[in-house]
Amino acid sequence: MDKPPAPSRRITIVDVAQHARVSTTAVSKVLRNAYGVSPTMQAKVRQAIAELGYRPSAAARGMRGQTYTIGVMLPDIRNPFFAEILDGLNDHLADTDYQVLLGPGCNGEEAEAKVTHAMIDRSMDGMILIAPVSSRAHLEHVARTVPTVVVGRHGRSATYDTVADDDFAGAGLVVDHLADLGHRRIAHIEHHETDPDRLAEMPNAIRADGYQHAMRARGLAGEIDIASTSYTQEGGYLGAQQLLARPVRPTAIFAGADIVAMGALDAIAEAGLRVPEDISVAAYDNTTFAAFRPISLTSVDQAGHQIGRNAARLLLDRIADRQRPATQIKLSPTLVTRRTTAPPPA
Amino acid sequence: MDKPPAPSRRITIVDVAQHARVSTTAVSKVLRNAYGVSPTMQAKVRQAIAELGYRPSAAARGMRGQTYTIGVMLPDIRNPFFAEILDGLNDHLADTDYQVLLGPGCNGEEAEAKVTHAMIDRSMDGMILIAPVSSRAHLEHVARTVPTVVVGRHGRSATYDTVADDDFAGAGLVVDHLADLGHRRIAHIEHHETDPDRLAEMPNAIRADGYQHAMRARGLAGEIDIASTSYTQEGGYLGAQQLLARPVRPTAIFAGADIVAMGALDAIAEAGLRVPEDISVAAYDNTTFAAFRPISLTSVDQAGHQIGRNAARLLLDRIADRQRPATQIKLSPTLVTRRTTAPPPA
DNA sequence: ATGAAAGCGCTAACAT
DNA sequence: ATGTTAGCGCTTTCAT
Repeated sequence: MDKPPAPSRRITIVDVAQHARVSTTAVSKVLRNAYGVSPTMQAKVRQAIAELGYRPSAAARGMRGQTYTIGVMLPDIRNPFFAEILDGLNDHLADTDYQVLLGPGCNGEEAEAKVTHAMIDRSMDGMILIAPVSSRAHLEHVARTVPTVVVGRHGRSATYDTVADDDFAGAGLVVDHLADLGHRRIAHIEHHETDPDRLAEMPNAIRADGYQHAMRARGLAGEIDIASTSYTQEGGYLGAQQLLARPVRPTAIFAGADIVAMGALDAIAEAGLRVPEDISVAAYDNTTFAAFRPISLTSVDQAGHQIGRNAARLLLDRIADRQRPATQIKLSPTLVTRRTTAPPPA
Repeated sequence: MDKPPAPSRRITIVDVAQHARVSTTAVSKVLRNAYGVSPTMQAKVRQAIAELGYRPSAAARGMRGQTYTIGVMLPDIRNPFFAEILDGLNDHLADTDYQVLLGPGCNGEEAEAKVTHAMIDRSMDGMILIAPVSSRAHLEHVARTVPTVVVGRHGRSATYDTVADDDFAGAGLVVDHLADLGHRRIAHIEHHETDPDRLAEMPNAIRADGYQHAMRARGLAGEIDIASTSYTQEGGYLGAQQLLARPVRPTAIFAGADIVAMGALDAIAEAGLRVPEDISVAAYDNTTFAAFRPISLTSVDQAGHQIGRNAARLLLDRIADRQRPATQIKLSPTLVTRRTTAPPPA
């Protein structure tokens, strides 16, 4: 029952095999829950593993089989929304032999390429790419090399599965909510996009589409007003400044992301206006801070947890069968109304 | 100049050696910038690598040498403060051959053990543990196995290096600021701790110590008042409720972390009090949301970026020389005053 | 300075 | 059901 005497050399499968008086194959099979081991052997091997405190080397396993490691790439570790997705992932993966490792936050195609390559070099068994901005070609390349699930990006592919939130519908929720309150001049701050792939696939572009579609559906086509900046605090600040300078000022602003709303609130306060009395603000993501009392931001909640769970499930399915046809899952967002939205000034 | 024709088989060092008409040893040496390769050979090999698009397999490298991978364990991916540290890390590591991979957020000793083991199994060349709660014994065990730097936890060890913020001084900054404003009844919400190791080493415990020390130094020993809950939003809510129920209410609350302040603001608002007119609130971490206009929280800023850079530097030093004596680095925090602190009501 | 060859710890054919 | 053995792609002696 005492610990093995300070083993400077790591315990290997050979040690376990000798200790259990069986072959290394037997140990390997037990490790992988593979077919063809008697209960007796199972027991012997498991006991030897426990007694010696053996842990398989992922590097060695990776040379021949799997590494039991799943790589997750996410663009911005600061966005708490991604943490929700990770929780969902881990929920599903906790009971499996797989271990999740995250790439450090990426911004831009170059950084994404570096991380995806690094993960491929490290023989990840599967990869989950969250809201990647890389070209489709790169995504397909990655997915051809290793089982891949792309999260938070629309557009179907034959080589990878996708899980995304219905951003089009989410934008509609915001417009409907504001229009129901009586707003007509509802403006939008979007993340500027020119790349055709991304215009068709990135959530920011879909949200802008959804905004316009919903405005038209409410008979507000003439009121459509978009400030095109970026999904950053500064983007929100500049975007709101632009909108407030219009001849006829909007009575409500739909910011494409919560962080954008933070910048917009700055600009609105500087302009001497009150929220929501003078102007309403709604956003997207329902990040943790949206719920903080001083902020109390009306925001679209993406089912982050569910997104993560589904991504994990799809990935394990694909690892099991790489030929399986690609699946697209689209989840429905909900609107959380708080204190930044109210009827327009009389 | 055309791409190699869709290599289903990954390019190996052998392919490169043949293409360059040299030995695999030569290629390996070039890869590792090892001693004993002529410039001619360098050039030939590098060209072959580029032409074939060769990338070394980390798994295979890990069997004999290094994996060029550094594992980072952090407790809570939602805390933006940790993102600062990561940025600092990446700054220093970007120019090296090392790749950072993060463990998923950990909470509690068990999860930390799982992640640290997973990283050891994956032959990480080094590990950075951010604010770990594990026992010293476990930390020492990890550090004996692989070069390790512990960040955000006090207490010196002979086996691992540490980088921490001076939490004792940081707490003093808060108390001094509030006392300078004229406050006397300055209360503190701490994260409850009983484990002796952690009482001596964890930032939350040191902050509570620093608070008491500073109060005494200002002649406010009699005003010391601590609510012992946890570093969570709920902990802040409950802690503030306790403090507001005192016979003599505090005029200022020092929350041990920004997230704690968010909960405290809830309780204060529910009690019908205004911040900062009726009661001041200051906190610790200067997380991103502390700066958001509706929040504008006075908070202690830890030099997260610098912490990260230093941790990376120490780790590379230790990887280069595992016998080097352990180093402790302590950085100085600063106070960022915003709109949640003001003189006490008259 | 260069190369041949022996492993690293595992998995997977292939026996038995 | 169990064991033997040949690699996986590198790094590292050790010759030359």
